[in-house]
Amino acid sequence: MKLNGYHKKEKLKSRTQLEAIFATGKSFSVFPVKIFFLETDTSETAYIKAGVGVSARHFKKAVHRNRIKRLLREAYRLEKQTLLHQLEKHGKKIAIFLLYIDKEMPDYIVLREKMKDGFEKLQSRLAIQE
RNA sequence: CCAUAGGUUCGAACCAUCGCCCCCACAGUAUUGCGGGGGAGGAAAGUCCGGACAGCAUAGGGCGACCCACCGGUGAAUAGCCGGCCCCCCACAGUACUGUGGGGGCGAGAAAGUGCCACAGAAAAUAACCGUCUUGUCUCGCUUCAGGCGAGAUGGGGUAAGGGUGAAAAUGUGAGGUAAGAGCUCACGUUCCGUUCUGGUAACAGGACGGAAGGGUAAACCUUGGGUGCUGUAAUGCCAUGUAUAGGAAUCUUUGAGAGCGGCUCGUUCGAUCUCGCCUUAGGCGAGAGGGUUCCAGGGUAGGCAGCAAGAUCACAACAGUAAUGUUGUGACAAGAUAAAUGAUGGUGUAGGAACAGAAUCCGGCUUACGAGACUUAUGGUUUA
RNA sequence: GGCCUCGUAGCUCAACUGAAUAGAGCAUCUGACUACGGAUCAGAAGGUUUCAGGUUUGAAUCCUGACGAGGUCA
Repeated sequence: MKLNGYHKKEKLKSRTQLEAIFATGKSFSVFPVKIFFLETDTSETAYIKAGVGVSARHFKKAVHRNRIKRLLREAYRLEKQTLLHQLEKHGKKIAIFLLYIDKEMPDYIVLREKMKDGFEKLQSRLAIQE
């Protein structure tokens, strides 16, 4: 599998899993982004299953929502390496959902730094639960 | 040359790195690797119209509801498009009123009927009221032989000239006519209806003859003519998963209900055997309960495939047509996702970091949003000849 | 993806169908009452009726098109 890819199998697609992550999963926010996460079965195909989302209430134009989701995916794709290694080392599998909560269009560089911070925080949260 | 408004056209390109979706081939073999190819719009938007396609419904006819409305053409079809007619507005020339250019028009019927027309005004559609003319009676005044004249009140008749308003007042101006008046008559006009002639496929335009003068409003009800089954690709079809029970109906069964396991419409192992009535030696017959199957009702599951990308398709050329458009020929195949694919970074570069904006069954229109350049039309300004 | 409803004063609503003065309550301001404030009383201000065009003598109302807000089905 490609190192920095974001393939179809890595996407969070199932409707039941999405409902589960919002109902029973935990969350924290790194300001423009709120991260939902949940440990999943070890029978899953990928170590991380990830999804992205934007509120249609804050961004009425589909072009702006697409732009934000693309930037979120790009930042996730390029910053997920250390998180993935830690998960492989501990044999855990998770599902995460990245929700954009700001009302203004994001800047890519800031978003990527925030994503890095967010994943470090996520590693510490998961390490506490061990 | 500049500015504004409308229309047509286009909706930047290239390189490197990291990535996404689909298809094809090979290896491999059920998931990846490598290679090749393709990957948002003129509006994909609004959902305002029209269709294709699918399911359901459907003897025939009528009523109702909704929609459309100058004429001809075009097209699968429309409320679209093209051309023409008529009306309105603006500008210019010219100033009786015509011509040219541009823009707009939900543009059938108001002499089928009903309703409405505030305020003002006599009156908003019956022509009533004031007025005016004429005449009868009564009263008063003047004059006087009977009588006459004038004023007022009231009754009958004629008339619709005039009546400050208003968006709109019963055909405009002039003449005749009359007791007073009036299209009552005449001349020049206006509008409409009928017949007819000419031009035009037609709407319509022009002329002749005869008649009429009926205010507006149908984006008020309505009338006339024409049209319309309903629901929508999350439609619909197939596969997989899974049918508990507490229901209803039909039918079958009572040597096999039920339970466990597995590869779960099946196989295998274990294995219970109800109640009542009649006949009666064992036992048999009938009914009920229970159980099975099918259908209805109802609950659950949220996965896959088809629909789903070759079509009223697109590009170019020729021909027909004023044009919309059509015909023929040649060439092309041009996104197909399903938490939903086109991105990020750097550089060259430009209009100086490009506006409006992201396919979701597919087409044809309409409307709205928007960037720069080019072309073109109209108006205004400046300069030169 | 389809369908429906609604935009009126700072806020909540009338007046729309059936056309001619845009009105009510709360809030705001001024005055009175009170030692002061509240309550109460009197008065005032506040509207391009979301926008544009059309029909009409006349449009919040009727027609058309935009813009915005909300709801609903699966």
